[in-house]
Amino acid sequence: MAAVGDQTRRGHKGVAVRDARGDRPRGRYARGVERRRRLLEAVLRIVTREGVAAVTHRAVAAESEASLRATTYYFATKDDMIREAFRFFCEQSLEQIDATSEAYRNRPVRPGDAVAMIFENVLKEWDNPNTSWVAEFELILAIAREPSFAPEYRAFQERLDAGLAQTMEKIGSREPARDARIVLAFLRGFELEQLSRPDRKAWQRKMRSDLAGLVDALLAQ
Amino acid sequence: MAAVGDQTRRGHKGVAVRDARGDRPRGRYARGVERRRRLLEAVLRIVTREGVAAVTHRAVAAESEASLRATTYYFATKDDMIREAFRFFCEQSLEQIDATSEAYRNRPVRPGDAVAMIFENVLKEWDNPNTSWVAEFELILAIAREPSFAPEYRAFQERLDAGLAQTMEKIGSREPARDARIVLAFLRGFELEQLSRPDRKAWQRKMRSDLAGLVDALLAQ
DNA sequence: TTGAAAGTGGTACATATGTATCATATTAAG
DNA sequence: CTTAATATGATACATATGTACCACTTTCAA
Repeated sequence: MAAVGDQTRRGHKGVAVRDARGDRPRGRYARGVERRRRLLEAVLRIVTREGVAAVTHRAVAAESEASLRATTYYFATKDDMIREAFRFFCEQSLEQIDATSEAYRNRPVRPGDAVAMIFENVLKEWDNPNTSWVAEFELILAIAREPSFAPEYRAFQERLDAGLAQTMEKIGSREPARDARIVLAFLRGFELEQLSRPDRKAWQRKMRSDLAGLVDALLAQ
Repeated sequence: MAAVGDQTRRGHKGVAVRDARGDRPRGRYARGVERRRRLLEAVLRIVTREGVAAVTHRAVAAESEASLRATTYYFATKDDMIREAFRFFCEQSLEQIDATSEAYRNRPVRPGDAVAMIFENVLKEWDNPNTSWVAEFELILAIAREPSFAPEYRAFQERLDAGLAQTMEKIGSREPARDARIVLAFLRGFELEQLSRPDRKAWQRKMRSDLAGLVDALLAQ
C-alpha cells in the first residue's frame, strides 16, 4: 500500500483533485492542480508519440519533469492515470470545437462555410499536441478493450455529432443527423489513413477537396 | 545471440520460411511452416483481443500452444514477429476481398448490388477472427510510429482502393477514384466508431443504411 | 505560530519480459 | 544408416515496470 497521504488512496479532502474536475484551480493548493494537469498533458503527448503502451510511470515523470513519486501520488494506478488523461482529452477537444463553432456562429452559413469550418477544426486538431487525433484513435481502441474508458468519450462523441448535425441542417441538409454521421465517419477514416501515408500534406489537401465533394453530394440529394 | 540453428538469424536454407511466403507448404519440413502460421494467427488473435502491446513471446506461445522457444526460433525479434503477422493479415484480407469480388463478377452491377457487395465484405471481416478489422486499426497505428510496417499495408490499401473504384465506375460514378476514397474513408470511420459503441449490432444496421444513402448521393451528383 | 494536510525524494522489491544458451530430439536426403 | 538441417525443451539472466514505503518538506487555516 502507498503512504497514507497519497491523494487517491484515502478519503482525501483533496482540494487539488476536486478543482481539477470542475472549479477553477485557485483552491488551496493550486500548485498540485498544476502538476496534475502537466502530468496528464505528458501522458497525452506520450500516447500521441508512442502509443498507450509507452505510458509508464517513469516515462510520464520524465516527460513532465516530475519525479516518479508524483505519478503515483496523483493517480492510484496507471490505468487511472490513463483514464484521467482521456477524460482530459475529451474536455480539451470539446472546448476547442466550441470555440471554432462560436467563431462561425454569426456568419451566414453556406455549404462552403461549413466545409471551411469543419476543415479548420480538423487542422487545429492536427496542430494541437494536446488534442491530437492520434490520441483519439488510441482512446477508441482502448475503449474497445476496457469499456470503463467509454462514458467520457461517448459524451464527447455525441456533442460532436449533434453540433455537426446542426450545421448540416443550416446549410440545407434534409437528413442532418444522417449526413452528420456520414461526414464524421468520413473524416475519421481519412484521418486514420493519413497515418499510414508518407505524403501527409498531399493527403490533407485531397481530404479537403473530397470533403467538399461529399458535402455537395449530400446536399444535392 | 541465439543458437546457430535459429532460422532467422543465420543464412538459413529455410524451406519452411520461404514456403510460408508463397509456394505451397509441402516443402521439406511442412511441420515448421504450419507452426509458423499458427504462431502468426495467434499473434493476430492477441492483437485483436488485447492490442499489439499484449503481444509477448510468452503470450503467443500460450495462445498457439507452442513453447516459448518456438517464438524466438521462428522470428528473430518480437518486432519481426509482429511485422510478419501484419504481412499475413494483409495477405488474408486481400484473398478474402478477391473472393467476394469474384463472386460478384458476373452479376449485373447496379448501385444496390455494389452496396450489398461492400457490406458483405465488411460483414465477413467482422466475423473472421484472422482478418479482424480491429487488428487493422492496430496495424495502422503501428505504422504511424514504425514506418517499416507500412509497405505491405500500402499495397493492400491500394488494391482495395482500385477495386472499389472499379465498382464505383461500373455503377455509374463520374469520379470513381474520388468516390472510392470517400466510401472507404466512410467505412473505416464507421467501423472505428463501432468499437466504442455498446450497441454494435444496431450500429451496423445504421451503417448499412447510411452507406446506401451515401452511394446514392455520390451517384446522383 | 502551529499542526495537520498536501506534496516530494529516494529507495526497494516482486513480477514480467526479451532474448540467449546448452542440450536434445526429429526429420528426410544422400 | 548416417548425417546435417530442422525443430524443441528447459533454464537463465539482465532490464523494465508497477507499486510500496519511510522520512522529509512545504503550505495555509485556525
